[in-house]
Amino acid sequence: MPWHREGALVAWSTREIAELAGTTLRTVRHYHALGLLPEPEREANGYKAYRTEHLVRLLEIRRFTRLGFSLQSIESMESDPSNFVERLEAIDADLADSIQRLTATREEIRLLRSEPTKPDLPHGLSAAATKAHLSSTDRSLFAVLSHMTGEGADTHWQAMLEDYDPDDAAVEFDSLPEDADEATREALAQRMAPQSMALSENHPRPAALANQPRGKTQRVGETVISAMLELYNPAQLDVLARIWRIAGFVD
Amino acid sequence: MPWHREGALVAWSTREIAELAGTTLRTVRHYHALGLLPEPEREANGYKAYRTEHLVRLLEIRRFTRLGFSLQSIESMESDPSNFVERLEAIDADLADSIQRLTATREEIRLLRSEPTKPDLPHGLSAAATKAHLSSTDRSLFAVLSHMTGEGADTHWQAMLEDYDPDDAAVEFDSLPEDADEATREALAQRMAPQSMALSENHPRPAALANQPRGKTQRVGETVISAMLELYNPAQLDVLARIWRIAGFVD
DNA sequence: TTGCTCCTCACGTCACGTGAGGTGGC
DNA sequence: TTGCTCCTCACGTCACGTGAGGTGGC
Repeated sequence: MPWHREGALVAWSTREIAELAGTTLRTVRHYHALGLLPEPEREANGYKAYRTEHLVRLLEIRRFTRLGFSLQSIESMESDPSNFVERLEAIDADLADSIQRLTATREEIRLLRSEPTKPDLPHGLSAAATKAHLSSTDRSLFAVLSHMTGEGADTHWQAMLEDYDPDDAAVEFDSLPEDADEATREALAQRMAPQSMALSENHPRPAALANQPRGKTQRVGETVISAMLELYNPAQLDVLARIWRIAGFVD
Repeated sequence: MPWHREGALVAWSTREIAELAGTTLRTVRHYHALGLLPEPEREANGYKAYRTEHLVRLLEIRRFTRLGFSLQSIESMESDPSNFVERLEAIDADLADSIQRLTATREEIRLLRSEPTKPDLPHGLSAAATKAHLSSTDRSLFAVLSHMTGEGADTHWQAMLEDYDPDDAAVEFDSLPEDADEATREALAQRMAPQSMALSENHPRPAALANQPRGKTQRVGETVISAMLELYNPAQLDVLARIWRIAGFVD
C-alpha cells in the first residue's frame, strides 16, 4: 500500500509503481540501470519512494517500447529528436518484414496441420515423397536437390514425384547390395529406365532452372552429384549410370 | 573450394557448408555445441570435413527453426515425437499473437506518421492535447489519467479535450504562483468554472468507467488525486477545489 | 521467532555475433 | 614473410528473469 510522506503526498514502492504501470519490478530496475528512469529519493529505511513524475516517465518509456523503439534508441532520440519520422519509418519497415515472415510461417504450419507429414522437406515435396514411398536416402537427396535448386523449382520436383510409380524395381534398387553382380545391375537398369525416361519427358526442366547463371548451375550439379556419391552404394551408382546411358541423358 | 578425399568423395569446410545451407559459420558451430548437429570427421590438419549427411541434417534443423521451433524443442521433439501437432498449434497460436501485436503497433505508427505529435500519450489524446495547448504538467496528468482509466476511456478524454477552449484563464492558471492571494484564486476559479461545468455536462462519464469494480475505481481515484497533488502548486490546487465547489462536483 | 517486503549483486535466457589469439599450407 | 582459412575459447547482445543473501518493521 502506498505510504504517506510530507503531509498529503503519497509515494509508491518499486513493486507498486511497476504494477501501476502494468510492468515488472525488474523492468523498473533495468531502466534505472540504463539511466532511462531517474531513481527516486529514498525513505529513511532505504526503500525507494516513487512519485508521479516517475510514473509518468515510466509510462512514457513503455509507450516507446510498445512502438518498437529499443531502449537505446529512446535515449539517443531524446538527445537528438531530429529524425523522428525516419526512425518511425525504419521501425515500420522492420515490422512489415516481421509480419510478412510470420504470416508465411503460419501458412507453412497450416499446410502441415492440414496434412501432417515429416517436415524434413518443403511441405508439398514431403507429402509427395511420402506417397511415393521414397526411402530416407532418396528423401535426403531431394532435400539437397530442393534446397540447391531453390523454392521456385519445388513444384517441378513435386509434380515429378506425384507422377512417380514406386514399382518392384524401385524396391529392389533401394536394397541393392553394394556387391551386386553385373547381370543383376544391368537387368535392374533395364527395368528402371523406361519410367525414368517417361518422367524426364513429362517433366522437362522448368525455365527457372534452365536460366540460372553458369556458375550456379555448376555448383548445384556438383553438390547434387556429391550427395548421390555418398547416399548410394557403388552398385546403386552403377545402376544409375546405366539408366542414364540407356535413357540417353549421358553417352 | 571443396576438397577431395577418398577418391571421388568431396568434403566441405565449415564455412562452405554454412553457405550451402544459407546460414553462418557461427550457427553451424552453435548446433554442434548443443549436440543438434554431429561433428564430422577431421582432416589431417584438424579441419572439419563435412559431407552430405551433415548438409541434410543442417537443412532439416533450419527448416524446423524457420517453422518457429526453438532449438531445444527440436531436440525434445525428436526424442518424443508424439505430440507434434500440439506443438505446431502452440507455435501457431504464438505466431497469431505476435502478428496481432505487430499489426496493432503498425497501426499506431501509421497514425503517428499521418499526424506527427509527441508520443507521450496515446495518439488521439496527444494530438488533442497539443491542439488544446495543454502545459506539460497537464499532459502528465492526462498520461496518468489515460493509463489508469484504460484504453477504452481514451476516446472520452479525447472528445473532452477537443471541446476544450484554452482561454486566458487557463493560461493564467498554468503560471499561477504558489503564493497567489485569495482574491486572485477566487476570481480565477469564477472565470474557469463555467467551462468546467460545460465540459462535464457535455461529456458524461462513459459506461466503461462507471461500471468498474469499486476497488479499481478507488485506486484510479487515489492515483489521479495524488498525481494532481504533485503536479499542481498549492494555489492551483486551491483554485481547482473552488471550481469543483462552484460546479457542484463536491460540497 | 516467523512472514513479508524491500534492497543489492550477479548469473541466466536465446540464438547466435564478434573478436582474440593461434595454427597450417602456399 | 605475408595472406588466407581454419581452429578454439570466451565475452557480448537485448530486455529483462531469476535466484542468492541480507535488512527492517510487525
